[in-house]
Amino acid sequence: MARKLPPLNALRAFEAAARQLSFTKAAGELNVTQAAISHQVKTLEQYLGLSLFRRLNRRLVLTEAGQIYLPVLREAFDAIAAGTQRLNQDRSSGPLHVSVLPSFAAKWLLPRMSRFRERHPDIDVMVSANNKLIDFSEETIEMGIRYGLGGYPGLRTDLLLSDEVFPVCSPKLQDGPHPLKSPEDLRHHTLLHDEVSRHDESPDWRSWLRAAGVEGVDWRRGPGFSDSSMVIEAAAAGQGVALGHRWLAAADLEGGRIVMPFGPIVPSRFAYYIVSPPGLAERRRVRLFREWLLEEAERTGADPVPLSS
Amino acid sequence: MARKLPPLNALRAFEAAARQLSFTKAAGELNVTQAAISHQVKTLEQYLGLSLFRRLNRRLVLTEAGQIYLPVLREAFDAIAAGTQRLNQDRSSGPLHVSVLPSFAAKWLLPRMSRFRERHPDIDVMVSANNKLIDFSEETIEMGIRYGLGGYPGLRTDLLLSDEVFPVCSPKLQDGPHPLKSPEDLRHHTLLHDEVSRHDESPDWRSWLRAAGVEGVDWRRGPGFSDSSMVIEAAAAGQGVALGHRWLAAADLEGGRIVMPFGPIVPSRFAYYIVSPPGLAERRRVRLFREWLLEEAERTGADPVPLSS
DNA sequence: GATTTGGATCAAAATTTCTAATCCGAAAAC
DNA sequence: GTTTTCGGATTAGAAATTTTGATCCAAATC
Repeated sequence: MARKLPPLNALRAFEAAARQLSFTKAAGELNVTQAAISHQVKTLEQYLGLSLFRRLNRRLVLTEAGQIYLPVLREAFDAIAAGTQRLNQDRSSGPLHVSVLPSFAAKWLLPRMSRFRERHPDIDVMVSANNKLIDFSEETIEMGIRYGLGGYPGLRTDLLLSDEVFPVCSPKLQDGPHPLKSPEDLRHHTLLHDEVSRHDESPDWRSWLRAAGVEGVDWRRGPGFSDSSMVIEAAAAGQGVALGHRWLAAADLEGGRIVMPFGPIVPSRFAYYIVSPPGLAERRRVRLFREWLLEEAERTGADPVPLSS
Repeated sequence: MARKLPPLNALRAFEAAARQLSFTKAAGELNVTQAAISHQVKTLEQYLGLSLFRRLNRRLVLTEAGQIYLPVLREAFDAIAAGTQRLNQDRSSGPLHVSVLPSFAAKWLLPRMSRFRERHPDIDVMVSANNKLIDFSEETIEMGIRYGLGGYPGLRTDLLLSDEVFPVCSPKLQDGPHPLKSPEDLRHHTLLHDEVSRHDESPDWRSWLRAAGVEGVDWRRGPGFSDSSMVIEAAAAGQGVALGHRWLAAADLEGGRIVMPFGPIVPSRFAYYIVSPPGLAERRRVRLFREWLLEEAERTGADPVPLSS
């Protein structure tokens, strides 16, 4: 019953090496070093109790055993690869499903989507905006944009945009009865908070005030909003001063609905990351959307944040 | 070109779990815990971006994807298992090749071989006696008996016999002009050494004298022999006192050619181990020979060491 | 004859994998 | 209708495997 298999990773290493007749090339193919392949092959030979390669001067030759083994493994691995592809066939019929934070969707992604549609009219994108962390295995989601510290285990991750935070308010408030000219003026104003990221290290007024070296302002004062884009809206409506996230505030800054009364602009350790399950990351439409996102990020990443005079 | 495969060990875990429809049983089959299977399957699902099982109350059901995947993997793994078996087919035609230390072959194994031949007349055994460490991948050797500390990486290892050492000499010497009645009497006699195991921790006169609490005897004195059985021969010939290894000395003790003049019998950390490449260990003839060896060891392990007089 | 190429080797580092303990919910048993 | 049992999930830490980086070596190339 118990079918006993040789170490599988060693098999993969051997298969690559045998196909290429080169440990170095196999190492390249598997993104490891030549030493790793050498070890794996040795392990396999030890396990089997026979040698698979004849190591010549500067050339590898398969032993008889190696010649028998290679096609077996190649076919088996090919079958696995093909079967794996097939798993996702059905899913690729519908639209490309992307999960994004509502705030980021509203302020950054959606305004740009028309450009993607122009470039790839054949790819329908469905954007799911919600605040909960996606469980890829449960849903039909193929890709997500997350705001966090990176390092999502088991997922392919690409840095999309790094973030910065700074105060924003409506122009009216800036020039109102309590003019906002320097950080200390904040004590006369209401602070607007976002409650989304209850994460310890996510940027908030406290961390900004500390970084700005401002004392005497109670960072706890003021109302909170469940969504970061609502904080911006509240600021635009003159309800107080919000801590603007660069990419969420950018459009409204440009449109003059809000201004940055003063700095400093504090870099955030949080950033936007593109994530997807490794097995889906290389599908055409996932790849194309990712590439487009990265291009857009590059393009807009150059714009400076305008400091209101 | 670069065919991208899911994590292979996770595939194996899934395949077992899917076949058994139980993580716990799969864990049993692969000799790991249920938690390990749970992790592996989760990793795979995360990688693929879909779920393979529906976890019900007390029952697992394959999802559609799982149902597609299972036969693919089962066939692939079966093919690998079959191909692996085929590798060694040709080798199984000749005699069973066993590599053994010359001393152990002469004093323990060969005297017993006739019993194996009786039990399995169809299996021809070829015993290669030599002192060098076997490289299984280079030779046609399928099995070896090693004397050492165990823990041979990459090899299946079974403890055959643990060892003990004690002084032995010819009866004539014991009763000669300088009678051997207690360890201190050794100072009047020539010590016989074996040079085989130059290993730091292998038992020698120094370690025996220390364990016996004997002072004032220079353990360095006396001639050395390249093979442990030669040391016994030299002792039998009255050339001095040898440090006898239990299993090498046993037959000659019984035959009265040598005697143990006094103790103590010092256990050795060294022992005899049966080793073979994991891929060969389960072949019929290898298994049968191993089982026979272990039986013989059990049978003779009971005999006490006879203390002379 | 210097240089390059490709594999082997070693110890150390990094990563993966596994375990042990515990939780949880539902079904089975009492 | 409790109580027990069963099977999977989860967590942090331990253990094992895998990989690397540096270096060696022999032969081929220039």
